[in-house]
Amino acid sequence: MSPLEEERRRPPTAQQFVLGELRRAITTGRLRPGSPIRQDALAEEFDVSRVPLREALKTLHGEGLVTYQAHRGYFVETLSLDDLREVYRIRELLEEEAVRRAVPRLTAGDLARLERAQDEVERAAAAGEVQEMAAANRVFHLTLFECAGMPRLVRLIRTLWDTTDAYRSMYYGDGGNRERVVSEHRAVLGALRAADADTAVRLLDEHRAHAVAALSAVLDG
Amino acid sequence: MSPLEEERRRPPTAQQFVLGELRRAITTGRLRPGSPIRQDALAEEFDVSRVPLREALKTLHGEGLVTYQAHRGYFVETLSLDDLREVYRIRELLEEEAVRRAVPRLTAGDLARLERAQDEVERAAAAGEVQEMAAANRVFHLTLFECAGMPRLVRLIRTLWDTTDAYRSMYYGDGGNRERVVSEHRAVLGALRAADADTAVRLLDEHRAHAVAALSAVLDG
DNA sequence: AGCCTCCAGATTGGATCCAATATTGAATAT
DNA sequence: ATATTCAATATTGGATCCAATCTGGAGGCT
Repeated sequence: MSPLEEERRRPPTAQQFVLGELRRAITTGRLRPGSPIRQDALAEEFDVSRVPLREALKTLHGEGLVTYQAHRGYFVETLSLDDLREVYRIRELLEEEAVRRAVPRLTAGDLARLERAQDEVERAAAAGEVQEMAAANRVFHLTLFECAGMPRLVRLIRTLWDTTDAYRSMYYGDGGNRERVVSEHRAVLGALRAADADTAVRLLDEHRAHAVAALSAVLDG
Repeated sequence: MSPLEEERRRPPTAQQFVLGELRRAITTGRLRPGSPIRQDALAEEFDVSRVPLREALKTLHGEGLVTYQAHRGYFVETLSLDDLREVYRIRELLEEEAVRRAVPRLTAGDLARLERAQDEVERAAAAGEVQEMAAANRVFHLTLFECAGMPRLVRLIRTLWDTTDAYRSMYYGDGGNRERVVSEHRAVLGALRAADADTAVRLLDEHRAHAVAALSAVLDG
């Protein structure tokens, strides 16, 4: 990527830029779990001052990626296998609620948007574009959740997705997983068209369960 | 140091002081929904600089009490009656999970801690100490949730409690409500001692429903 | 040795100042 | 009159400096 493109893609504020960098550093394990976050060192590394760094850390604290103790600072929070399972269990609870509320409210326009999102998922899956597929998958699910008309619920779910973003990219790196996701989404769409909330919830539970199982296998090794 | 002791301690940083003030200002409606938050004016009013104010705003953004647009600033998010109901519905989902996981794991020590917390609730209720009762009530519930062994779930629940803190204080302002809370807590304790998760969940659902109903009546007027 | 006190260095918290961006309103052209 | 441009102002974003607090170790005491 050229420096010009890099420059264009850079977020409009330093804190948002640092936020993305920190997420990557934490989820890839470059910042080790439990270790303290030295603001001076990181600020210098990212070539910003400590002010935007601290605001980014405050956001990460809200997401649970770091812990905070007054006058002692921020510490990288472990995202262990147990944590991953816990996040998915919480998602199961919240997303079931969202889907059950959304299904009876789905309009033709909503379904059309979901199908467009699914088209993009399938295109990216076929092309093997991991990042694009992760983004399209996110659009698909969140589009559905938005239809529940519960903005705070959706906010929480979105935050939970954010905390496990890097793991999902790992999942999509495998071609078999990509195919599975495509077919699972198609089944979900069928249930949604039929306004069958029970089936949609069950399919989405299985959808998540597969992801957890696959990621568990990877993280164990 | 236990997290619950941390819960009661007043953190000695300006940002957390401002955080509490902002929460009150927003939930009491002094800062009107949708209106922009002028950092200079508020910082001067609270007698701090804009730095801790901005970090507090970042926390509130994570909780959904304010929205944020880069280079345009923060705006007060409405916490309407619908929002309040939504928060309580989400709490219902998450707290049921926490209780069901916690009940079979409760030790004699856990029950003793719950009883101590309840003693403090009753003392504060009898003395009419609203703030103290809100704090003790919080300790009671979070002590129970902590026993679930799901730290991320507890974090989410804690955040949901934070967003409606000011409303709970209103609730405890009424003597009848205080008495009701005391007796409801006693019933919950009985179910917990009997390791009866179904009953505990049902009682806590009713506990929340009463609070929502009472607050709805207040907020309508 | 074990424990406390206290000092120096390290680190975070906060205040002030400057830069970057958005908004407003007046002047201009159509 | 309406739309547009552009300068003036208001507001947010960020850098630097100073203050408050924590940490770790040297020294003294029982």
